[in-house]
Amino acid sequence: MGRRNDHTREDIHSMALISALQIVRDEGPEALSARRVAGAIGYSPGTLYNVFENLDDLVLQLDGAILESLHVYMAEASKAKAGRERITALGQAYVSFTRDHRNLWTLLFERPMPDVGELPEWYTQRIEALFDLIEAALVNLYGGAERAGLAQEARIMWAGLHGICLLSLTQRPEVLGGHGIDDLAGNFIANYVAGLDARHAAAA
Amino acid sequence: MGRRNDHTREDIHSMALISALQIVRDEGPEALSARRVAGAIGYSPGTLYNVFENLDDLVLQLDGAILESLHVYMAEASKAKAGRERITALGQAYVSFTRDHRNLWTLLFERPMPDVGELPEWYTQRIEALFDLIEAALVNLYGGAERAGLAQEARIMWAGLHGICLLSLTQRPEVLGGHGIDDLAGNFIANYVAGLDARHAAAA
DNA sequence: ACCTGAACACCGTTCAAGT
DNA sequence: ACCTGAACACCGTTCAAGT
Repeated sequence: MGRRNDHTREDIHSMALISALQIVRDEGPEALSARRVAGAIGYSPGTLYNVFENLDDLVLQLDGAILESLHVYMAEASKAKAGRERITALGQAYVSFTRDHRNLWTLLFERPMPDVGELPEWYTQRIEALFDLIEAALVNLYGGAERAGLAQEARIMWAGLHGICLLSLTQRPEVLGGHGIDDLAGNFIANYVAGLDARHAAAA
Repeated sequence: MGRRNDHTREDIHSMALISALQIVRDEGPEALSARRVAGAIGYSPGTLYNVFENLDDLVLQLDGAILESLHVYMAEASKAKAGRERITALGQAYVSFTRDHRNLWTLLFERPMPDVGELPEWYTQRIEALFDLIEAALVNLYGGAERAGLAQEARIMWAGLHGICLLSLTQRPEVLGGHGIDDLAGNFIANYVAGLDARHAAAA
């Protein structure tokens, strides 16, 4: 056997990511395997290791693409709004994304992170871009004077939303008091923002 | 080959759980396998399937035990306190648990939930027992008049704490604005409670 | 230089065969 | 009745061999 050379490295790279995305979307993260992806693009398993360091690397690239979709989705849903409406819209958009793309979102957070070394910077930046959407909405609401504090609070809001979505994914509805995920997320945002208001008023 | 009968079913059941707990604690969730556990207790893999439905079942039992430890830990840390202090103590206890028993906590939430069927009721009840700790603290703070609302808010607080711990586990510190997990959790609880205060004052 | 496919060291799970 | 261990159908990953 040997070289075929009918696809470039870049071709194989993107074909693999596209096939992997389809597999995860249609069958869930547990259906993803190096052998499946290789088969789907018509190459042997070994070829994948020519283009990716290993399966974790492939998943990381895939996660990066999903994070970008999420960013586009959230930015789109909130761009025409301001103040409280903007923050609420961001929260709703995140919740919608987790509902409409459950398998992709699950891949993003269910899979154990590669333990060797830290996440690459390009990846970390995509996470930060999501935080920045919320941070910008908080700055829009409260002004930029205390930006440092708002950066931390944006991360807390993101984490809170994330926790709520996770809980809704894994628990039966009764456990959540019979309320839907939208209620929980809406209540969280309203209450947390009310807390910020109170502190803001006290500081002024 | 054949029967040895030197341990009862119950013996094997608990020996397996104890060995599994040690493996996870010392080497992390990814080191757990049916073959490892079987070997550690001196039985063949097949024997495990005599006592557990499958590996997911074993993990579920283990998760149940970990949830119970967490409950004891949180209840202990908060029992002598009241009002705001109680809630803050609960949050700190959760954060401490995730830090001191990282591998156990990771097993609890990183592992994909068994997709076939829902979680058994005894398991769901242990989750609810954790929520109840926070709910009781909120009732202690605001009184029982609007208990229904507080039930929902207890779940939101739990989810928020959980999201913050998850984020701190997977992200490098700079991404979190350089603040430690304790800061984030403390800020979250303070702000969320401030929001509850504001709404409470408005309703009164 | 690129690609294959067999090989290695693992999995979870089942089940005929043994005591 | 209980337990074994081989077997089945999978994994991720490596690498000598082929073009």
